Amino acid sequence: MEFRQLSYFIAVAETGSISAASRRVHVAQPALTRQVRLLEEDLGIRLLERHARGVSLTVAGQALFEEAVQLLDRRTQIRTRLTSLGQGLIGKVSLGVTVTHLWVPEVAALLRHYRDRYPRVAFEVFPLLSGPQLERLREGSLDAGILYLDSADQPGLETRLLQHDHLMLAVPEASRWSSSPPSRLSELKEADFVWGFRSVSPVYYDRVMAHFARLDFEPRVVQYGADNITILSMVAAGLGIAIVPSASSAHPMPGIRFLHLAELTACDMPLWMAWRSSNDAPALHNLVGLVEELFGEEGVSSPGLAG
Amino acid sequence: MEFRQLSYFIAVAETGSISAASRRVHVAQPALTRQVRLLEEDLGIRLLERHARGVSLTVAGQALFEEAVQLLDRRTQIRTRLTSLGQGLIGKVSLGVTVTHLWVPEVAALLRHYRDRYPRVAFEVFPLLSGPQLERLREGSLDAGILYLDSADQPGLETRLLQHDHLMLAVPEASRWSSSPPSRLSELKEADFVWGFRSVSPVYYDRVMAHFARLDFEPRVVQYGADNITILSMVAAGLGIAIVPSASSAHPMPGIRFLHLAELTACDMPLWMAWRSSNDAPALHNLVGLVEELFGEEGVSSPGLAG
DNA sequence: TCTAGCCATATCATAACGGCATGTCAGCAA
DNA sequence: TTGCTGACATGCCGTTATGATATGGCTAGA
Repeated sequence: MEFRQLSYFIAVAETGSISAASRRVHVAQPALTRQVRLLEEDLGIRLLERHARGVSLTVAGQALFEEAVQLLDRRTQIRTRLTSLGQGLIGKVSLGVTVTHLWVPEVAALLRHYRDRYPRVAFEVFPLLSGPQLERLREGSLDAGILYLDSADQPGLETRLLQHDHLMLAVPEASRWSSSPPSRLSELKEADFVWGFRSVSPVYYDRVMAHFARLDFEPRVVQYGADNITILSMVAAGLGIAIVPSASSAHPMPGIRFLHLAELTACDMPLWMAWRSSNDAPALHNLVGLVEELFGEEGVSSPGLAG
Repeated sequence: MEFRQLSYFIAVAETGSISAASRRVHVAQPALTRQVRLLEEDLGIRLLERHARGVSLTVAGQALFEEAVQLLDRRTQIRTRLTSLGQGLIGKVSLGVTVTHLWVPEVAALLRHYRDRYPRVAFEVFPLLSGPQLERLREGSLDAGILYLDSADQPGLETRLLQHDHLMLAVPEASRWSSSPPSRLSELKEADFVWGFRSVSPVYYDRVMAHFARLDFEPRVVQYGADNITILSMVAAGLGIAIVPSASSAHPMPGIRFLHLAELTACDMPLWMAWRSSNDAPALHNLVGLVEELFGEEGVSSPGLAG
């Protein structure tokens, strides 16, 4: 009992004639005669009553006909489903994104476009800092992540550069820093800084600290905050000024002014997309493809950029 | 997507190794490698993740695995069902039997044995006279019949002789015919006969009348009855005597005595089983086989016996 | 009676499939 | 590091399965 035999048999059953069926399935009549015969021998029961003019179904033939239709339908359903899976039209993708970058227009556009183009994919976005994203990527509980990395060369992971962030200064709108913006870091020696915990986002923290070490500048920290949102809220409340990734300025926040400083702009903060090398899920592949489409080809992994 | 590929794939999925699966399905490893690969190409999606030590399923592979198991199960179910149909172990057989012969031990044994041997066949027995049986056999609404025929040569039907009935005299136990049984028909010239309608069973009626015409005997009919049971009831009630098929005497009836007369015994009433020639349903075939087993091979269709 | 249509059979070419030998790679032990 | 082992991949060849063509037999309808 093979799929081919069943589909031939269905054609014969529906046309009531082997010859007519042979024209329908584009196979010569003797081939159908033989395949039906083989099917009968295989099942050990006569399926057709042969007449001078066409054939008719025996009771067994009728029984098989109904079953065969269902079986073939099921096969095409499975094929359709798996083909869709293969094209990434259905399935599931989980993506980690730092909260900060959810506000960045390019990233938001990526999420929106992916949802529009692949509406049947279960697309789950998790707001996660870079560290947890890395962990969950390696675990396999996350398909892809948009995050900071200390190096583009991550064992077991593929990476692609999205864009270059840098650092900015966030100051309270009602502060003197806002009315007379500093032009150099050295002017901020006496300033009160709101700072983050290293443990919360070591990748980001280490990168910033390395940059400041090169500049030989040490901020006077008066307050720590758990995450970027908290830190910015504190700045808005006038508790101090903060060094934040440029992505934070994507959407204006009331009470905060973002300032450029050459020394901060010089701090390259490459933003990456990363995913497991062994993960060849088509839905993920499509997400990567969309990234290339929206962010251009600049993102080819290049260790030089990540230093 | 072929059944073979699916079963290979299932073996691979369950063993987590192509090599192990190849031992399980008794096929060389390269064959499995290729068939899985063909399956992947056919569906357009990777099903396995190949590792140094065995393989594991991708998401698509897991999806296909569940579907494939169901699909193959369904196939074996269908095969089992149709094979059983082919062996006549399941299905449906309808058999017509004259009411009179339901009482005959040999016929009752046939029904009982068939039910015992093929308990899963829907075996329907219809009490029908010979004429209606013939009609319904030709219509196709009856698979087989146990009946009287005017000839063994029935176009479109197969026939097999079951046994030779003859005629007997049924008399009320309380009548003078019972106390002093006649030895010749001529003694019954003055007797009151209960008789049947020709229209109810022409085959039987014509046969009896032809015999009586040869004997040059014409019964004095005082009462007509619709069927054999009615006629015998009337005899039991003392309304008259009747000519009945010998089968009627199979089980004694209160108030009736069955008498042999040489002239009646000489009337050969062959009892046949008949079925449509084109009907090759295995369940019917088994019924015929059981008939041959229980009634012997004497029943080979022989026109000479039916004259 | 003859013809057209349909199913069955025989024969041959081709494609599918499996087996064997071999290649490649990763993990493990000395 | 080196060699070994186990597992998947690839190339080649013989066997089997499948389809096409030609042909025969049978039946219904003209």
